[in-house]
Amino acid sequence: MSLTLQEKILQAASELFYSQGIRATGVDAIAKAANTTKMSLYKYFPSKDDLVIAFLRKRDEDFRGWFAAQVDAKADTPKAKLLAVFDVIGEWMAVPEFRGCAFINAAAEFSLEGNPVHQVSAEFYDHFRSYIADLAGQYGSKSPESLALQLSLLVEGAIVSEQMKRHSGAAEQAKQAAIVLIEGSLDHISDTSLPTNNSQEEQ
Amino acid sequence: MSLTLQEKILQAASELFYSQGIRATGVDAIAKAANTTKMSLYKYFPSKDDLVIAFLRKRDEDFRGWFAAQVDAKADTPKAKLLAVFDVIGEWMAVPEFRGCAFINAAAEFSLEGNPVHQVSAEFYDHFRSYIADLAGQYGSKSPESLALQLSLLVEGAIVSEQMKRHSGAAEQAKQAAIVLIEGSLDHISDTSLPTNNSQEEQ
DNA sequence: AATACACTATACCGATCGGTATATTGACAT
DNA sequence: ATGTCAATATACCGATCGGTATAGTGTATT
Repeated sequence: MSLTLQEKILQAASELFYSQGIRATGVDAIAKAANTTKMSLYKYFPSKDDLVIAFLRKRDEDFRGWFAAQVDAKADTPKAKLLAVFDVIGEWMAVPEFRGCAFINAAAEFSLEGNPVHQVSAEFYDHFRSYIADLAGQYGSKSPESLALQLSLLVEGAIVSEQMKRHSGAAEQAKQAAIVLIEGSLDHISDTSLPTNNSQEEQ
Repeated sequence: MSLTLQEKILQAASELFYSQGIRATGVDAIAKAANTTKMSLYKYFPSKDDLVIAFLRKRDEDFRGWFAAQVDAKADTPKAKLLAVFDVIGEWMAVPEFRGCAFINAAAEFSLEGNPVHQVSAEFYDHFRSYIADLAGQYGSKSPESLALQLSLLVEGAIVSEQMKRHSGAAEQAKQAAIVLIEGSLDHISDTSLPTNNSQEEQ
């Protein structure tokens, strides 16, 4: 509580942008939801575009911090954390307010790659992929970047799938797939098409 | 050529909806792009919503037909077709007009699950998943539904990833992951965490 | 020649869009 | 008491939104 007026405006805007979409949300509605007026809104955010960018930047910060904390709370080892990623995603998807990924949605609404909204959204997944790649490297993946991209695809796919149809088990299936990919990505396995039969003793 | 006026309107609307987004496209712009007037547009499509639904339904039909034909042209066996899916996706992504998946984008713009636009979009991925599940069954997957959902997640993830950042290799990595999942999904492999060391001789 | 009909042209409707101008309120500092 | 400054209230701007009303044009059928 005790939020700055600027923070209250940003918070109201964020909830509306996420739940209804950016283009579908007017500045009048935002001012009303924040219990203020358009004049104050335009004092802190000179244009709707600025407000949208602020929304995405804050969401980027908040989400990444929250996500890493959730993963850390669930698992200790790199491998366990890679798997915990999918548990956290699964729990996030289960909340009734879930409307997919704000960045994917924003990039869909502002489809040109040069658009600032699109760019900020793309940065989020760069950060996310780096986070996964870091875990994959600690885990001992023979190709952390490849594994990270593959796991990111599963995460993004699960989010989109769950957005289109709730409770279709996307997160669980993503985790099952992730298990196979993670197991198969260990350093000492040289070729995915010719499995050498050893696994084990990483914790 | 020689399109009905109704078809010309739908085609113009489809291109604008896909390239710019649905909410971002006004009916005036559609009428102008189709070289006609709003009066004619509203004769064939009583509301913009009707036009949007018509766009999605036609795209559903066209895309699925085109996609299956592309896959069939690339591969003969079920396994090869499952892999060819990712080649076709990769080629589709490479065309400069690519702006992601029209259904994912539409579902993002109309986020409520009850919304007709959202529902039609969700149906597309039901159909797509069924198509993959059919191939997975023919291939001999021990769980065609699970494999189909997992591969669908990779496809959707690749599309979204490529939409956010072009030429990031999403389709190739999705295919690499798919190879591992498909190989690991054969009937005679009983437990993903304890690999039995046989593979091979399916073509 | 007359009727019918698909289509065009254009002006309009009320509502909402993003954004601004102006005047007022209220608390706090000097 | 006076000035400062954050915030409100409200009315307005031109543009665009989805959608409609009305009149006119061209062509084919009878």
